[in-house]
Amino acid sequence: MSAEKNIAVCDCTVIHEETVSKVRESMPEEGVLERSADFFKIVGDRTRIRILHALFHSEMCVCDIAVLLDMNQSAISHQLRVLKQSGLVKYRREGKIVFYSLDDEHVMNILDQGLVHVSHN
Amino acid sequence: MSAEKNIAVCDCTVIHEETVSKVRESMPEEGVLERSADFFKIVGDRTRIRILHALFHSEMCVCDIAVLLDMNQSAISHQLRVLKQSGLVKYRREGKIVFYSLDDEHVMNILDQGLVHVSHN
DNA sequence: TGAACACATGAGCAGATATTCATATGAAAG
DNA sequence: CTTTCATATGAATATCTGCTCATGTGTTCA
Repeated sequence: MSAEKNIAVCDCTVIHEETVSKVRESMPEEGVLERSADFFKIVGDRTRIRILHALFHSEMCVCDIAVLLDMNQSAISHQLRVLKQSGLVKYRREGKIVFYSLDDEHVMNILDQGLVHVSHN
Repeated sequence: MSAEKNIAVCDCTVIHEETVSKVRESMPEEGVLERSADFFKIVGDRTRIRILHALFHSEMCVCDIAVLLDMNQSAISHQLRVLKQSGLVKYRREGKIVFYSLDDEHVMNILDQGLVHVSHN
């Protein structure tokens, strides 16, 4: 019975089984939700969000970003790696210098909505 | 001099000082960026994003959410506390039962854009 | 070919965080 | 008043994560 299952999960009885099953059907796929959370997790870091906002205005080399954010080159490089693996930034090589730029313009819309959200309150 | 400062920050010379200063002026305020990152960090968790999507469809009590997400009551309660402190959910009491619901409809727009982002690749 | 420079990367560490367990709070019912 | 039930909360733990340090890679230039 579902009652047993509920007890196994939490100490209390389910009050609204209909609500639970209705909401369960309306929920997005688990895989999509997980990737969505992963995406927001990438953006939910002070260093990475600053890098993205910087690259929105101009492509930059690693050293430039390090100076801009007042952090050392290694830290920036590590975070650029994360952003690159998430498909948010790309790079082009020019001699010794590597220029990074945004790889997904749409992401800035989401970031902007984040700014709006924290601004009007 | 700025050259000294740059050496203190990273081992390399700044290649594009103009780019750096131009981007610096275009960057959003530090406080706003930090709160924005904090907001995305809240949303960037599998459990919390599932709770928010669930509450989008219906208000629910803690026990219902625990059953829906197959997690124990304590874990859900802890996360609801985080969401409440961030102003994303509110609650109303009805006897022993506490019903949680969304406190910021606009947030769902951002969450939906996250779903879109991870869906079309 | 070897020095210099921009960047990448692995290991290690310190701080943050999500969950669990045990227990407290607070309301309703008997 | 005591018990029961839904929820909250503190402590402890295990995992994750971002930074630093040292070093490796790849390119340019002398």
